[in-house]
Amino acid sequence: METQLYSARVQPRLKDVAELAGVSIKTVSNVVNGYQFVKQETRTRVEQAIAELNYRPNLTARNLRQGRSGVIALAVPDLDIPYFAELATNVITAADRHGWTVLIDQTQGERAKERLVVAGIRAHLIDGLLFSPLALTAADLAARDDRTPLVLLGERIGRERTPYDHVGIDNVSAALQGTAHLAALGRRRIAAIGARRAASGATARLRLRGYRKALAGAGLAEDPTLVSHVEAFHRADGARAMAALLDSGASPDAVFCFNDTLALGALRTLLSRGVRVPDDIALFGFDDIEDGRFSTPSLSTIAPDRQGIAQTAVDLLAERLSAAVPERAPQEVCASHELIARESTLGR
Amino acid sequence: METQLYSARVQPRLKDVAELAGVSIKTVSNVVNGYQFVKQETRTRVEQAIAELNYRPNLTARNLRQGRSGVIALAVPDLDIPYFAELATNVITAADRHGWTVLIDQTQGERAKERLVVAGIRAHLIDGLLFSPLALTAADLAARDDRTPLVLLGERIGRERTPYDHVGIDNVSAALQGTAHLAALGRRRIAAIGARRAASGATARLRLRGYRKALAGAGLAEDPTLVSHVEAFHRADGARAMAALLDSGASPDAVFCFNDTLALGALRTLLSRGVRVPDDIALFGFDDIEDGRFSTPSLSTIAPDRQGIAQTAVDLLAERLSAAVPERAPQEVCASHELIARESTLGR
DNA sequence: ATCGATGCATCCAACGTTGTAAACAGCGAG
DNA sequence: CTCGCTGTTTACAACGTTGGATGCATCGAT
Repeated sequence: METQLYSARVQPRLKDVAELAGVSIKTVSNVVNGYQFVKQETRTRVEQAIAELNYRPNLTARNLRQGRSGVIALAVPDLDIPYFAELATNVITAADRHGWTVLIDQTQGERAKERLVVAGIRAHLIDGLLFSPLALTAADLAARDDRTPLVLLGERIGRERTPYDHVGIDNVSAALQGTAHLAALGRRRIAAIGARRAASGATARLRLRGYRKALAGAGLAEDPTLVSHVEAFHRADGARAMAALLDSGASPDAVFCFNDTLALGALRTLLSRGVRVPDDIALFGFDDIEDGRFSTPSLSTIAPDRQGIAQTAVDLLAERLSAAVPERAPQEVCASHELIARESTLGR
Repeated sequence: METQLYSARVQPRLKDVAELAGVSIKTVSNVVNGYQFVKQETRTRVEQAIAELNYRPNLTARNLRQGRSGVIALAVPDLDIPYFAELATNVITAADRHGWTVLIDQTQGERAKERLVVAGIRAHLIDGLLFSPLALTAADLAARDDRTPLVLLGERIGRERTPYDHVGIDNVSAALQGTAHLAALGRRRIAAIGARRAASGATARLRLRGYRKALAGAGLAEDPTLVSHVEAFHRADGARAMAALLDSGASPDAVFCFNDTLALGALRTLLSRGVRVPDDIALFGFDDIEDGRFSTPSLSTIAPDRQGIAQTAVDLLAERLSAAVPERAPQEVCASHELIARESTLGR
């Protein structure tokens, strides 16, 4: 219980600066905020006091006063899935342009955690939410009554429009293009890795649909033994699925994987068994993560415009927050994607 | 300027709940915070009111009142470097156990941004900071006068002890082990990829030192043409460096790369030129990122105990924050690491 | 009846900031 | 000398929350 004469306070406040500079607290606030009408001499004095005390505005207090925090949250399944890590990078960059800080929530793709996020665990702490759900249902979303602006990323949830902005890509047509690319190269037994049994997994469903459409379009019969189901979209799942495909005797001559990590896992299995890629089996991925550009063979894939997605999503949030048009109808934005053919389908 | 009779407010407050439940605002607060002495009947009434209004505590106000935010920041160079993405995941998990949310700052490894972070851009908004700097100098760190508890991750900065907790691994001995592993396999012309010319790059410096020690220990002469410099630690840098090494005629029979992405880039170059790995050239990485486990050949590497690092770092912050021992001496923690030999050195 | 515990609810102040409005100084015009 | 203007500074009240002190019942023991 010792009494300290000086610096009993841990952090200096406006009040301390004001006392030292011999002005009112509001004047200091004005200086800090660059208010125009402050006499040059006063300003200098205040600035000196600020420097001397090493004053920093308390952002929490400012946020409370202003009713916003300058923080937005990005909720993704898992940061060490390269696609999401790269997306997060893009979001952080885009948010920076609006002066926002990004707080990241990992949901592990678990419905329970996703419901928490959407219900607003961070209510009042964040100004807006970018959310890329995996397991969330339309009902969960409908039950939401948090008022924080929300922009959904990735697949659409449910059939009906949700009352939220949404940024995604056309999965069906992208998957169709990828599969068609394989068919155009003369492949006839095109397998798919990445179907999901769970009710969740809109992504898998849509890409499967695109795959089927492409088969139909190429006049190829669908062979259910060529469609491999997975638990998750990790490399290990891809490796397992590929092994199962090879062992099943389905003898594919090409594989369309629902994402790049699955494809890289599959590639591992193929190469370690001495299967030549693409000569014996051509391989196609989805996402265009950096690993795929440096694998051997490099991975043909669909490249979604990640930067565009991030920028659009953040801009949509910004619009909602500016509240110029408080009740604008929810937007449905379809970002572009591009087919990138590399060695895993074309050879060298 | 229309007047709304009901719900003119955007967000209900304690006050609104209190009015609806017919109690005082503090009672509602007590219910929300699980205060023991609230009559069951009152509690139920309040809970109903909360549900009816869909009340959520304003975390900003709570933070202001309590003087802490429940948020810690993790500052890393770049999330789409797999090592940092995986580290971030571990940190988020560890922070979760303390009830903290993690806010991520990307510095791009730029000194200017790193100085901002260390100077406390987020002062008052975060309770603590975990920082993995790349370019920061000892002087920058010494100039810091922000009071937010700081734990440094990665390499130590400068020769003298800083007044901050630090969690790292023993880079020199890890690099030594890796290089020694190559020497033990009979390799004689062991190259290194990842040296840095810039003053920054403590990591590179330490790993280079370990590499040299190992050469000396194995009775191998140091050949400067075998040491390749890079701009950054990305796959592309590794690929370029490997190409340069091959073209230079230095003819290595093994390469110790200062991290896994460099190694994967190098692997790409080797395989695309028909060099057999490990038969012609053995390859060794550092970090044990997931890609390396699924490349072909899979990558021998040093696996730092990332989970341990994250947990320790968060726990150190927690100690500082609990302030039981306000001025505990700065801790220097050396996390463990493990050599994992895979196909890129052992073959199949 | 009186008293002290005990359980429960309320009142007040404070956290550090900023928007609003008002006060004040200086100065040129009437 | 007063008025009004411009520029500069200030006082005050909020933002929504919680810790602490205080008040008010109720109840069992005297």
